[in-house]
Amino acid sequence: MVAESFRCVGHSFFVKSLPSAALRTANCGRRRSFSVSCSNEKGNNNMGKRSLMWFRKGLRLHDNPALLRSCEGASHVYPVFVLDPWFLAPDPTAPSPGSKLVGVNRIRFLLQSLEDLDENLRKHGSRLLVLHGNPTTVIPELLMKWQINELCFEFDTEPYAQDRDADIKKLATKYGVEVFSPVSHTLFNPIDTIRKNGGQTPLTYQAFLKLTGKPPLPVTAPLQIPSPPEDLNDVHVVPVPKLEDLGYVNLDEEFSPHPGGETEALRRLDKSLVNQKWVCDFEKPKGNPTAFIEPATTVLSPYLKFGCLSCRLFHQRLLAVYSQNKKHSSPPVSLEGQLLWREFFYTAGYGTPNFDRMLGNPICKQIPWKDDDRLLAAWRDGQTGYPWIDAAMVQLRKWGWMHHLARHAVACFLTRGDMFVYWEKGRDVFDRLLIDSDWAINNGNWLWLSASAFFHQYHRIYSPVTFGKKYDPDGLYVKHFLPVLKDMPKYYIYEPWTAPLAVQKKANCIIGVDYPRPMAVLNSCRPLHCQQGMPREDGHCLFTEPFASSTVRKQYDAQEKAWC
DNA sequence: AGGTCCGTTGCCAAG
DNA sequence: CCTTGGCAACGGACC
Repeated sequence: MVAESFRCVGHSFFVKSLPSAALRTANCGRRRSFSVSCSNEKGNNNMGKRSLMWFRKGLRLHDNPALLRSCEGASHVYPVFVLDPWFLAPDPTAPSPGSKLVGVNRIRFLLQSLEDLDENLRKHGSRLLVLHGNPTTVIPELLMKWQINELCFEFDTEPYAQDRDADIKKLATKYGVEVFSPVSHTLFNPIDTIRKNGGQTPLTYQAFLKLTGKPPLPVTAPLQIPSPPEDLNDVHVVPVPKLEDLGYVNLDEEFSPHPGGETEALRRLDKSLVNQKWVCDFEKPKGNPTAFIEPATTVLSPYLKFGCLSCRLFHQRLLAVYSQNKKHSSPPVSLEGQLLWREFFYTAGYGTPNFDRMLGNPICKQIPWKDDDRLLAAWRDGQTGYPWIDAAMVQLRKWGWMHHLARHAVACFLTRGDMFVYWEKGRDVFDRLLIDSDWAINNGNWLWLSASAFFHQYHRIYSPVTFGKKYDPDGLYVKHFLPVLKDMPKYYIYEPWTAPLAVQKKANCIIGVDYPRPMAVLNSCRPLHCQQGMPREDGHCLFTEPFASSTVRKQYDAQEKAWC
């Protein structure tokens, strides 16, 4: 029975993923003899268990209960990461470098994290075993090939992961492999939280807070990690690849300044917490979205996303800082509050059917959004003609990161604020480009910003002109990410179409030639004081010219005289 | 049950 | 420079 299933799965694995290995194995006839001797009975070699530690997220040694368990009483631990071409293969037709689903910045972040994980494993006498392929095929193959007794991986609540893991768990159980899959990506298990709430998914932050107690403490890192054996039984393992190895060549884009890895995550955590006053005063809504040399937040999100940093360690370290200070901010705005927002969206995402769609999503307002690829492309490519919006979108493409409030501004602009395009389209762009892209949090925030769920104050619109200006009146952020506007006087930087032609010429930036005119948009929900154009019968309002308030206009007129 | 409260992060103008 | 009030296509939780 075991031999049968091995043969069957083995065939597809070798033929589809590793043809050379398949040939080798077939030629020397080892597959047959191996399958006969294959057994998953413990003690088949008079030693401890053979554990496969499957890394997906949770790319760390600290606070990693799955890794810890795999090491307990093991003779060999096989630390594995499977690089799936579905996510990683270059897509030359994509609008920016990367695969169909993942931008090059996040791929790079992942590879750096794997490299760091490998280094940290090597410090413990082990190493990371990297394979290419579809994990649903590869992992069961490895279980058989290496006669694994125990499969350990971190519990993952995303729908894609739930399906994948259910399949693998089923096969593992069939093979007699014990599966250990602890919760360590989140502070709480969403299943427990929902059960605590009588089976109802909490849909407000406050309701969620009432359900949370003290999160579990981090577990210790393993003191020693039993190494995998030298002989990997013909399994083709590769070193952690570089971007070029995956087919990403001739990249001249500006790269994300945030490198991946557990080591960097812990360094950044220390750096973020060293200023206790900053930690205790932290209030997210007061942050400056245009600060980019020194961001206004911790930028720990990508490390949490990949699990380079444990949220439980972060939480514990935060509480330690709070306990040493009389006064500190509180949820929802505090740093602890940010971690709990993450938990909130994980819980809502787990408990809501079709959380990532409008249709079939019971908490999502059904809105007749526009399916306009021209608007979407202009937004995605930073070509809307609104410098604040475009600069943020360029930062997203180049760095894979932008401040939370910049995300709000551009998400509002694409959906209810200006373009009235499907939030799912914007979600896809974020999901591909953000280095901290996280299924539950990303979808939750797009539901929020499009006023589809959680939040419903339609008339609260971020102005594409004044919101950025409030934080950065000189336009340094805009000028950095949109160098075409670098010589535009600051008085026109947020509304360059209002600059007189003489000014545009002097700045080497003719609006409509060097930088686009602001897009005419269909708008259904801009507050009255911002509206221009003729309201239509369906309540939408067609914009042909952007708006500018009268006081802003007067200010420009005055500055224009002074400047020319 | 329907009224009231209130919700992580708006904008503008007036004082 | 603040803060404040008005705006009003909101809706879930709670009493």
